Amino acid sequence: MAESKAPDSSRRSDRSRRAIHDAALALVTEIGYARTTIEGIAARAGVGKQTIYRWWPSKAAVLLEAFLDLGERTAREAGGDGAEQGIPDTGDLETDLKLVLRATVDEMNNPAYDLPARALAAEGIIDAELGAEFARKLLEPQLTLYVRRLAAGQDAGAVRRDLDLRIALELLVGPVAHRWLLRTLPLTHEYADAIVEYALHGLAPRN
Amino acid sequence: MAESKAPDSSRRSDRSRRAIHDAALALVTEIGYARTTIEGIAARAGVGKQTIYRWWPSKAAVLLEAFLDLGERTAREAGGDGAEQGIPDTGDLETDLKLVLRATVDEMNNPAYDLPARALAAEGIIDAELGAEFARKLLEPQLTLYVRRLAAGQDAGAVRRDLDLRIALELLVGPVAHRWLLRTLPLTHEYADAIVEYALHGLAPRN
Amino acid sequence: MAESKAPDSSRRSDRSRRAIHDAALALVTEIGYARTTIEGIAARAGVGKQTIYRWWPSKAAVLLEAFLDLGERTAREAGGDGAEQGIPDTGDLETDLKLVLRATVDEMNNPAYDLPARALAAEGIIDAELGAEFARKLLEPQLTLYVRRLAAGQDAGAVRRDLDLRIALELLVGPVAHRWLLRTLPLTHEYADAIVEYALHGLAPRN
Amino acid sequence: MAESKAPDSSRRSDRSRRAIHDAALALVTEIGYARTTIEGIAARAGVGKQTIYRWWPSKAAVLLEAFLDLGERTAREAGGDGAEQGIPDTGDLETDLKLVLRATVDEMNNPAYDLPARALAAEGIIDAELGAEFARKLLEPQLTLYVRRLAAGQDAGAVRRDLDLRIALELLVGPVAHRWLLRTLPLTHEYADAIVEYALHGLAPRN
DNA sequence: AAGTAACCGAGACGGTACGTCTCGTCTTCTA
DNA sequence: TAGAAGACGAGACGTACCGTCTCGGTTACTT
Repeated sequence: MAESKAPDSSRRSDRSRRAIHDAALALVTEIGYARTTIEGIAARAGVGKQTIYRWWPSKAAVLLEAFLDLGERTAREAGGDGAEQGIPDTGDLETDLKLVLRATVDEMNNPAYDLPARALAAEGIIDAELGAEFARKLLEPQLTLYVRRLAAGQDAGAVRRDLDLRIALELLVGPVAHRWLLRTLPLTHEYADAIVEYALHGLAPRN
Repeated sequence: MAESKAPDSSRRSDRSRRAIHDAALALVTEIGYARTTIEGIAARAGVGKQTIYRWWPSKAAVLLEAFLDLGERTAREAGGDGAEQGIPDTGDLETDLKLVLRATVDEMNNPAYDLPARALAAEGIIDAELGAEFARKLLEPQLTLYVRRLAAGQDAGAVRRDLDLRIALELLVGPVAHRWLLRTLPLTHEYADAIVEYALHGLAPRN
Repeated sequence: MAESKAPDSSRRSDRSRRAIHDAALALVTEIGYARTTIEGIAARAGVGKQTIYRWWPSKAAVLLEAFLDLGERTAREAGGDGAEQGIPDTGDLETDLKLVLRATVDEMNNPAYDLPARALAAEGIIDAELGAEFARKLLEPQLTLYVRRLAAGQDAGAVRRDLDLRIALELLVGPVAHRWLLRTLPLTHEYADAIVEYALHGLAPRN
Repeated sequence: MAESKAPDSSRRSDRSRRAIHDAALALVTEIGYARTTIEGIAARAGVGKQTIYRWWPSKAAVLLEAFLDLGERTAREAGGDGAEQGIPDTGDLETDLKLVLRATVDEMNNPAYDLPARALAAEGIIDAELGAEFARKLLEPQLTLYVRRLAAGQDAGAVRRDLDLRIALELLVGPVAHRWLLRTLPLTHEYADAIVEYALHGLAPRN
């Protein structure tokens, strides 16, 4: 078996963990992911390199955790009382979807979110293992919210009953991700609106 | 002024260029993009490092060219007589789109295509400059074919006239790219078919 | 004034001290002084690192103490009744000196003595402070015995009266140490004998 | 066999080699051998670390070469016309030996010589391989000069014919090395003189 | 046919960062 | 409160590549 010994996480320094998170995010936004090094993170955080290597397997893993932590902190501040974070249900599916897709577009246009997210997406595209973790921890929770809202739409008669909602949601999210990641054309609110309309009503004319 | 001198491309060795292409593709598929180094490519190609640095600005640029070259070679073999490569037009838009999307899915499931393409996509996601080149040389030519076929669809009455076809196409391509890059669920022919159907007819019921 | 606190030596664990001695000597003979680390000694002794840092200032200091302790234990076993350890005086100076020099040669050829002693000598050569301690605790007691025996030789008419005995003894000990430390040629009984003879009677012919 | 490939010494940079020599000697005299690191030498010499690791197996090897080079340069300056460097032969053995031993004492009291020499001696005492190299390149050439001068002394009737000169020389050199390395008492010209006198005429009275 | 330019394979160079190891300090828990 | 355990900030280790450079050797154009 020869486990090369696991560190005792109960003795872990919270101070260091947070400093490492902050340093990682700051460096990625300031100088970019490629030029961000583990040595640089350690130096910026005022921490020994070994403290990073002890708790994380890679630069990407550090950034992923830091990014998740940032997301939680942001959500806590926004949600205020810790309210349930989800897609609103006003009864009007089209409006609700446009709202969340516009919010997503705004996030993608905010460097503090965009840069780390791109870096993680890119790394996950190459490294299947990290990709799986990225999907599990970041993507799936988001996508589940879409499934839930679309299911409510089915109950309200706004969505066809014979649809696979896991596929349906990708009609909304896929195009936005495509423009975000591949930068073919600008990501705007108008684009978000168009995607919702096209997806809901289809490309073929209604006979 | 100090132009740092441009090499004379008329005296360039084709033999070396090809060997570098082959080495780059082979290494990326064998050991992955991250562990592929310029030194490694040079060694594998039996070439001096300077020969790579003379003609390409980066590892990614080498791979991009190698990948484009591979695509051309493959197309030439497939196309046989050098026929125009595009989306077929049998008059049935749904069938034609399913055909090409299934073909795309097959490519994504072929490691010889998947691995270099992922690497280039990932690099382009982080590096905007390379991303632009990637989009221009690889993506746009493909997407233009979709626009063309959809326009024909409009003429045939199979596609609504009020659509922005640049956006419409992303309803088809975006979801497939999403599954490919983020590996949320498997990319299958059934999935390709479903995307075409959902996109053409929309998620909302036809009352 | 802030003495950085002295540990209370009355509460010191004898068990740990001895375990540390043993571990230090064992590691030095097994893997060599350079690759012996304080962490390694602590682990081998089943002791916390701080227990070493609390009581000793350096790796060399640990080894010096361990080595002195070893010497005492060995002497106690050899001497049996705790008799005075010194150079014998049979009346025949040459024979007596050959005896002790041969014994010294034997020690130098015994790895359990040679390896730690070399390490300490080497460290003392570079670090003057440790060198002084090494000389005071290990060397001087030995050299004093020579002075005493040579003085007896003077009384017996076997040694010139006008000699500085501190220098005289170095004629005997210096060459042996030279061969031991610098490994120019093998250290043998014959060599020890020759040194005694040459030193006593000189290199120049007796006219 | 799998030699892991030897670098091409014909392409070696003399500039770097010299800069490394100088940096090594400077650091050893300024901050001591123990605190001199390969990284420090590289930085001081304005050289990449790999350039050191490419050509030398260890810190000690760098210093040994630097020290030998220093010796040659010094000798070339002193010798002027590149004359044979050796022990003078005025016909008076005692005077000649005192002269060279005094010169040796002077060297040992000169930090620029003393510090690197101590470091090399110490390292060689622990590491047999380096010790052998140290002896071969530095010690033996010196000792050979003594053998030669003593042999001339035999011819002149100043040295007994039945002596092993390799042993005889150690009666002169051993005591000086002893005081130098172990720092028991100060190394002075008077001491050098005494050693020559005692060694030549012996400790026992001439009856 | 000789001269000359520049590309080529090769690899040494000054560097940066890697991931590991050990240092000496500090903190926590146990006896 | 000494001691076992081990996390911590620090920094050197030896390795791997980076991108630049210099070195013959070999083409392929001049003259």
